[in-house]
Amino acid sequence: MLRKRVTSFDVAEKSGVSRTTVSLVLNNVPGNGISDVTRQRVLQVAKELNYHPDSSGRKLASGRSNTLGLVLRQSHEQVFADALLPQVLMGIEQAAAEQGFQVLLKPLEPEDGDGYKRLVLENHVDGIILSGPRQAETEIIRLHQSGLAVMLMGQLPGTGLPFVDIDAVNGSAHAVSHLIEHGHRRIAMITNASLEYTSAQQRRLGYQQALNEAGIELDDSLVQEGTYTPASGFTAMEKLLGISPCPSAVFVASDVVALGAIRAIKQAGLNIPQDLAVVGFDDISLACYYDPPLTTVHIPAYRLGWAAGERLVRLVQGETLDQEGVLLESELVIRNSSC
Amino acid sequence: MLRKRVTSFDVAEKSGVSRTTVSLVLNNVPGNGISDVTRQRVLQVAKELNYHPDSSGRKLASGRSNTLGLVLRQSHEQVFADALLPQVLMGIEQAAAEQGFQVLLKPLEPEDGDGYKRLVLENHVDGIILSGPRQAETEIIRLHQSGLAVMLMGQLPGTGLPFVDIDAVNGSAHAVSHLIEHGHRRIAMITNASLEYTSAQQRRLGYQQALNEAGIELDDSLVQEGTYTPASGFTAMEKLLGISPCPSAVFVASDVVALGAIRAIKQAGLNIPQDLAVVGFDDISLACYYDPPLTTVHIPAYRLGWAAGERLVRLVQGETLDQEGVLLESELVIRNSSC
DNA sequence: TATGTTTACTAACACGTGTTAGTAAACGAG
DNA sequence: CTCGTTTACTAACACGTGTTAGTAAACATA
Repeated sequence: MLRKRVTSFDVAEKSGVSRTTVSLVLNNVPGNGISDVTRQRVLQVAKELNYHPDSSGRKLASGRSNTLGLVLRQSHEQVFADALLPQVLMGIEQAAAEQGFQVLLKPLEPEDGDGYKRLVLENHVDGIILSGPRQAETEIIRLHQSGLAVMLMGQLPGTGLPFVDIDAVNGSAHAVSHLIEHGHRRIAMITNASLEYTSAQQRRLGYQQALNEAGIELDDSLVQEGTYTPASGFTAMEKLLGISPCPSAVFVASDVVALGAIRAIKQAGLNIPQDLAVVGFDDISLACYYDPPLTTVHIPAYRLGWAAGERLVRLVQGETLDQEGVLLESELVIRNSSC
Repeated sequence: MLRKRVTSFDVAEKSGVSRTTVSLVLNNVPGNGISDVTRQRVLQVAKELNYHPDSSGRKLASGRSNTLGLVLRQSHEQVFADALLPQVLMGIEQAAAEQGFQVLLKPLEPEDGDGYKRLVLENHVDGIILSGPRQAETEIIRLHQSGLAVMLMGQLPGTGLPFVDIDAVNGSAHAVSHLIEHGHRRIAMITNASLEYTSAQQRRLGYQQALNEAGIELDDSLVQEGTYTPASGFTAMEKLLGISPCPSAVFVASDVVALGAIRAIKQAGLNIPQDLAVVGFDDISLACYYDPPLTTVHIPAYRLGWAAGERLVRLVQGETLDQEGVLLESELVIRNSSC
């Protein structure tokens, strides 16, 4: 049997003060003149009794749950394939924990439109991190407008929602520029996901920008859609290899997808990077152990999660953020697959 | 501004009944004779007002938070490298959600001994899933004895704690037997983690059993310790390659670690599997895209998480489980790296 | 000494729910 | 008509906290 709960009343009684005083002391409320003697006594007794305030009582009284909801908007398939999710998770949790916040996990199938409304309506969380927003995310906008603290991981341009993201446009542009610098002109691309996801759009946009800048015309047939998985990379690459003239390089907007593409390239009897250069995106921890080691765009996944958590906590605490969104820089890591 | 909360009082007023009745109707409490007319009216009004009971009020009154705590006991490094974590997470969450439970995430650095006590003391969770228990896990035993619902992912033999795990011993044994069947006698092993973790011990035990069964003497110098990362697999394999006579096969108890080992083997100019056969463990989604595709032991990560969640929920609800623990079967997937 | 002011507290309410014990009305049996 | 029983509800308490308004004593000021 669990021992009876120790309440603030117990602490008050044993300290010989009122429950109010106990609350004031333990929450360090300034302005109320509590004498040092009493303060120390209360703290002492609280420690002795191993008192821990009950979260529900606290939440009920204060209206704050000190909990963030992490809503994963990606399909389950995509979550399974997300090699960086652990880093992101840890980042969020650490940032939250630093301010005494908990993290509640809520994965949602895409079709489950407003499945996270319950989190808010039943008051489980003070704020929501929405990871992987898609184009038509109307509910979150409404929640934001009605005053809920919201933080996007990813972007929803034009909505004015606070966000944290990586600078995927520039990251992709660098990757493609790198290929151009090495003499490639016919550069294919495989997306990381359906273009319904903003992250896929951005990476494509960077690809386009780099080509533009170099005066290379965009050839739509060279852009194939991947869907998170190596398998999708494999089939996408097969299609690209069927095109003639064959591209001399391919930018795959996801390392995981790239692994499938590499398989297809090898299977066609081509050498990387001599016959076909490959650049990935994400820099998952396995990327430098690929064969050949993969040139890719490193993204600071832990810091991304951390920033999302930290900024959301500040919103919940009533601060206003200096800037609407934060873009973390990505960095091209050159290994052997591209030169 | 957020609209004022809709409370059960509002529903009661508008329905022309008492708050008690509202509660009885919405919670489907049997035995209290609520007329069908009233029942329908209350349900109707509740829907109209978009009433959602406040979780803290509910928790305070009922003593139940309907929340499970997921405590990750692994080091952050290890979590980062855990390619199956997403599957496990999703499994837990789905099982929990089916019974209306939430999942709270709590990663802990190993040195942070009782960091999860707060979850319990402050009553955030009704039960705890402890992932990656290590040998000296005294606090969780005390919590279990004091009546808290606890579920291990992994095992702590001899403690009597409920658990869910994969049958790693048999899985490893199969993997090694497979190598023996293909004529290998000198088989090395690289562990997935420090032997402080029970999961590492089990995999090693399976290796040992398979050798025993085949009458092959265990050579301790052929067992090297890996630590979750490809890098550790690389150095471990380098050591093994320095031994003469060189082993003809290696069982790496983690696919991620195996990727590093493969790198070392290739770098030494050896061919897989002709010169050296490799079998991994985990069957991460990338394994079949390794070069060569990796023979490995598949573990049902999603189902593992699901089982943990489902069984813990049942414990929380006061059921007693038919068996202390559940071992999910793993399955050898034969690809090209071993034959 | 009368009058503010500061110090050190506390009584009482509010938060939103679940649940036990009890009641008034309707009903049926004798 | 009286008495027990069922029906359909409700009043009131409990859960554990944060916080506002208020008080009594000590102290300083004129």
